[in-house]
Amino acid sequence: MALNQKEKEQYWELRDEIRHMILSRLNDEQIISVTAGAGPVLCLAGAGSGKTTAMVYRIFHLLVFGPDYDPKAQPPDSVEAEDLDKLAGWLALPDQEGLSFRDLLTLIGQQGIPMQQILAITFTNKAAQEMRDRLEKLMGIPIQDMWVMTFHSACLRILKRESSQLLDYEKDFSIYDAGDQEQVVKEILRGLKLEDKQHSPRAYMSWISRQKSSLKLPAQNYTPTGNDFDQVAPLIYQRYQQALQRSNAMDFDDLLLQTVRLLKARPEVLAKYQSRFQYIMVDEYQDTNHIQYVFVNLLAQLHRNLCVVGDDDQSIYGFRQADIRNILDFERDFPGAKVIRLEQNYRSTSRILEAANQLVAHNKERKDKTLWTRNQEGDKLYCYKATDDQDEARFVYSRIQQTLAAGGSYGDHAVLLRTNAQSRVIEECFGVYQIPYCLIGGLRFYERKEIKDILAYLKFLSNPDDRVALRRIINVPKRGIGDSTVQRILEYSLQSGQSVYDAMNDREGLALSSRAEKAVSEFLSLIRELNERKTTENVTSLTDSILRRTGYWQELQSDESREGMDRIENLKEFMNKTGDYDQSHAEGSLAEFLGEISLITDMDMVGDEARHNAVQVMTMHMAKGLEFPQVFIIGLEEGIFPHFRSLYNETELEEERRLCYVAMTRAKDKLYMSCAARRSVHGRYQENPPSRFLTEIPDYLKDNFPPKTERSFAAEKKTRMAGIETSWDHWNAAGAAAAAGEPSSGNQITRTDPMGEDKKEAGFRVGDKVVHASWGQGVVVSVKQSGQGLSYQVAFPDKGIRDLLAQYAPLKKL
DNA sequence: TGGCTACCGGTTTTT
DNA sequence: CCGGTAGCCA
Repeated sequence: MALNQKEKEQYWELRDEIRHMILSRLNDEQIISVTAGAGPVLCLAGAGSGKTTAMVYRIFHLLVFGPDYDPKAQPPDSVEAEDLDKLAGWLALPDQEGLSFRDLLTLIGQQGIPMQQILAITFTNKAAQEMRDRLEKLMGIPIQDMWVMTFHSACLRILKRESSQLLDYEKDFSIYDAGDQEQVVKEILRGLKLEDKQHSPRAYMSWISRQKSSLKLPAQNYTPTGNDFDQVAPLIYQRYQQALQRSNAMDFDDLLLQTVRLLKARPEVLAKYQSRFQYIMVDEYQDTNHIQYVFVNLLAQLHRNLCVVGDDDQSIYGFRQADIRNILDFERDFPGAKVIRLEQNYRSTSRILEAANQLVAHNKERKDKTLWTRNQEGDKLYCYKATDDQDEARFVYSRIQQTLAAGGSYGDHAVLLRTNAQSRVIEECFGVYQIPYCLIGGLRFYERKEIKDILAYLKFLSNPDDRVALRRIINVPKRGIGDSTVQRILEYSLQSGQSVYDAMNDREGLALSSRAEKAVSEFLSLIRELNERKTTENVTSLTDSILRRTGYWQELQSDESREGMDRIENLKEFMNKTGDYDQSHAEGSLAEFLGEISLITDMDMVGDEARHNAVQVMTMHMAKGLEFPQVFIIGLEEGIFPHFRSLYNETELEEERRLCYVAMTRAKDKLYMSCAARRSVHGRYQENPPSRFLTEIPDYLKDNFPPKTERSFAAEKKTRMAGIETSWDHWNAAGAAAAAGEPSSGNQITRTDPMGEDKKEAGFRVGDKVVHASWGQGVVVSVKQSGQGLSYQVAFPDKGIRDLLAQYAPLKKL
């Protein structure tokens, strides 16, 4: 029954009120960007100005009300009189109590943009995840149909969907990470007899990366005239790209480069994505490099509904060829763009904000901008000058303990580092004191040896051209195929133009010694068997077959060392992941699984809950876009931060300063900044003066940390020591009290952890201290139901958070 | 071919 | 401090 006129008017009023109520959560500038509708939009958003909020609401508004809200638009036909009560109910209780987003969509969403026509791009997986979380929370429904992802994931998805049309590549291509790339470059250097200090593989890798990110393809038939880096580099690039193509492999830069090439070469493919993505949003636009710029511009050309968000003060990826002109020239590239400035900061206390503003004002290359806040003044910055890096770590620990005692939770804290290597001391310290922490970034999940091994098997089964994978597995576990034999196979495959797999099959051509030939043919029959299994088995059982049939499993099981046990655990963890994959992808394929996993880091797999129950440790680069009540920035010393590579280069120094600005503006309530007089770097002690960034912040905004803390810390430490079995001898030297002290006051983690109260799943609960057969003591930080049954996320000293399955994991309560 | 020792050198930041 | 590897011997 359609609505009568009176009901219609009621409906219009209700709809308008709902929209109004949603928008009332935003400030005027945010509302302008949220409702800007069609056409190009440039949003210059300062730190903490609610730009993610603006983007999330912009998407939400597009989905529900469409780009061009018409208060008198006809209600959808399906709306009936009693639905008016539902809408009124939603107004009274907007937090999805009475009405889901889906209901809202059917009731008023007729003019909305369909989810699949939206593309939102971020820089890191973490930022993409954050945006997804917020969208899902706001809407109350999963958003699988929307592309919210990094540049690299978006490109990978396009390449996989268009795999029949690729230029220079076949469909099941591999993805090479930095390690794989290095292998390739090394092999090329070996071939050119250029293996010495003058020619570091990494330097060539970054040169090649620079070429690719400015869309430059390798020269054909290039001949160097000398041995200088500049002369050789183009040749290396040419051979490198050939090698990758022969292996049917792409590196990370290729994901973008090959996508752009594809879009340019195949107008019908470009047209498809151009028309699909009606609305495109790009976060952190100041950090796009040339090729990312081209990618976005290609896609946005048709509808021109491109909304970019960024802040020139937060440009920190210059080293990756981020080009700040992309954002500065946006208005030129998209004439008629609406320009919106978000300058009110909602995140930080006014002192934190002022300190950050004062710091970044030392940069010359910037647009002047006035970021302001109505937030409270808050505390001054806590500055601590530690005697050494361990003392600095203990400072962090003792401050965390203090907030915990005051009712805070671990997840409120973030420790921000300049380099990943700085995490070691923090991890050791947190391990000793049983602080659950979450190391974000660091190793990519599959960078552990045993994971790389099993992945290399999978890659080779998926892509018989993959030379790097073959090299890795051909003699692992040992099966008597030595280096010279491997060399022969690789060379012969080049000579004869066959895939490495076919080359191995070509006995006559290879002409190996009889012993080597026997070993190779045994390996081949193994591969053949696994290849057959590939067609019938899912990823998990294929992985299991590989581990059993190669003897890898057996070899590890006979290894009694701690390392061996770790590896077994890691492999089990890996099989959890494959299990999850198999369960959620009924039609999944090995190649798809490999693609998915290669862009994922460790932390993308840790549950939300786990993250919130642990101190977050990460580099400042990873922290961009995130916020925390309490932030520690450590290592503020000349040579560490600013990093020594940038000390004598004004441009790079300014980038370091922006990085510091980014780090400081992550803090909501409290900001701690510390330096150490002495720090161990590569096993040697280094003494660096405090960072200029500390002195650039005026004194009236800083408090030097009271020296009495050291003493109170000693007392505190005394009460905590007992009951902790982890080795902490090396901490003792610098520390105060001896181990003899009364037992710690019970289970302080359960006591202070608010989550511990209501989590009562079978076995363990959040906050329980547990012992793992091979990893020792840890703390349960979350419990969840996974594809494989109940699983625990447990924080271990030195290991960070691991996913463990309740039914298999050798866990005991402490 | 494989295992061992003794050196050397590297060391930003991300996908 | 760590990992990679050159060089040696079984």
